[in-house]
Amino acid sequence: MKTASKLMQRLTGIAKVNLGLKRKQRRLYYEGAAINRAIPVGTPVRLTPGVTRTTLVPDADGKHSIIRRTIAGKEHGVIDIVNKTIHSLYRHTESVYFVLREGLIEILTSLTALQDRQQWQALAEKLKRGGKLTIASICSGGDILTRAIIDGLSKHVPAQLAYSCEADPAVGSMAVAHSPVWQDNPDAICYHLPLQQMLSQPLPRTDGIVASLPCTSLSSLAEADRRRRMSKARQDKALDDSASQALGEELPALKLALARLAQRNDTTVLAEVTERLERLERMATPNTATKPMDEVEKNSLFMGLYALASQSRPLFVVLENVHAALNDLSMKLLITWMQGLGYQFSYEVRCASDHGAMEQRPRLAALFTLPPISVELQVIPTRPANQVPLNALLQPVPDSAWSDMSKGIARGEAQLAKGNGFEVKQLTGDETRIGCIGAQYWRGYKTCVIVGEQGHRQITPLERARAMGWDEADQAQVIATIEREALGNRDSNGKTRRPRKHSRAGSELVGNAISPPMWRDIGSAIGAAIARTLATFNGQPQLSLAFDG
DNA sequence: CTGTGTGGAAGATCGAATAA
DNA sequence: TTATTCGATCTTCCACACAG
Repeated sequence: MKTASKLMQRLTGIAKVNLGLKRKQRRLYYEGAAINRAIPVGTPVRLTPGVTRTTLVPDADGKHSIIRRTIAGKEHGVIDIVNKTIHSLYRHTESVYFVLREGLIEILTSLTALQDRQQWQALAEKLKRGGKLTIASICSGGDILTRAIIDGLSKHVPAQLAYSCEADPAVGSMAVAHSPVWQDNPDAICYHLPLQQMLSQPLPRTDGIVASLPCTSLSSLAEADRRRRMSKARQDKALDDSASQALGEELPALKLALARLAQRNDTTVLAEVTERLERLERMATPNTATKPMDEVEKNSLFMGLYALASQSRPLFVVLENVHAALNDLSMKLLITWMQGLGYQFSYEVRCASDHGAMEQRPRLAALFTLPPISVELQVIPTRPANQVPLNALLQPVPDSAWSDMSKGIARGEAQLAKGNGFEVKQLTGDETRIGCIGAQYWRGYKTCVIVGEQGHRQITPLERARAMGWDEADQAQVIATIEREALGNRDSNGKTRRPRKHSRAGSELVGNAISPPMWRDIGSAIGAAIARTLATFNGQPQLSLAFDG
């Protein structure tokens, strides 16, 4: 009967209202003439609170009333409620809907907000039962990054790896064999599949995603940009602009397609949208022929990550990349779409040397978090500069490792003078900061070498790893790689690769990897933010709240 | 047991900023 | 110009302690 009478109450208005703070508590505030049409000004009302539905109905004994307010001779109603009950119900809710009916005002929470709240409660209960925060690792290669993040998180909230997606079986199985994140958690799954294919599988929901999308294409984008600037090729820029404009016009359509994708989990839509995006990207980047990585593949990864995030709705997504990624169209779109899902975006470009390591190559840390977690990467404190010189990290090498590289160095310097190359870093061993550039960049014009009495030699993979701040367990992966490479192996197509010089193989692994100290600090900041929010839920788990310094 | 003072919580009010 | 939102302050209510 009650339902029937409620249906009879004519709808007079709906308003989405953001919930602010007052006296450090959630404020349920709404004001306007629309209230008069539902319940007349001055009427005493009864408040019935509820997570999903709070109601206000006229009641002579009600504790509240529709507050009278007159502005410019016009009178309208005000609802302003701030108390403990409202705070505990809505502390994690960003906004509510005021549904105004004749004789009844309903305050409803959005479905997404309810789902988020449910997710937090489930997490709080899981941790209370001894469970851990689950993390998915996407394209993280040797899982050095994942391990660093999980270690950082674990300072505040216990965390573990749930699954990893690494398309290259050789890299993936090496991580499984040697990375402690796998030893700590033997139940984790390693998918040797491209991200797009993996999405068609039933995937476990995770609380966080750590992704290190391949940066080769983005690096070359930055390099191409630099060359264009130097050669003053204005045509390219004009093309860029027209493509950006075209992209802007297509954006709504692409968004719609993605919304459909999220609803139906439809892989054909993904393909369709990806194809479209890829075409636009081609227009924006005139010299695609020089790019080592297929644009379709790269875009699919960004789209795939978005699709994964919209399905799984993790509390956070951490992205590691080169700083040029911020200028990449796929990245810009990803940021827009993630914000559309309700994520907050924060980024910071830092060197590991800001966190006590020797490595000083700048890296981009991009972070998406779901409110109420908020992490500003900029405010993560730095650590004192590294004082240990390179000499202290060097390992004994056979005499054969030394050679005369002066020719290559001269060629490099000539290239640099022309504005084409990179600086050849000649190290003495006294340096406390170096940039560990990967060996594959060695084309006679960019790398770093040690200059000694016996001539020159490249930094060994193990030395690079130490300079990066890898610990013993991480270093074991380098050794394993060297052994694997020295024996020869099969690539992802099953073709046998020729054994490579061991310095090359390991240097590739380390030079392109990350420096753990910086990412541990980032993980720790995220963990602290999660712990703070968890502590506000019922059952108050015993978690550390202090920021790790 | 009752009256009274008191501090904190929370409701009511209002000016001003902001967005449309 | 007008409606809406935000921040601050004023006012009221209530639980509690304590004296008579």
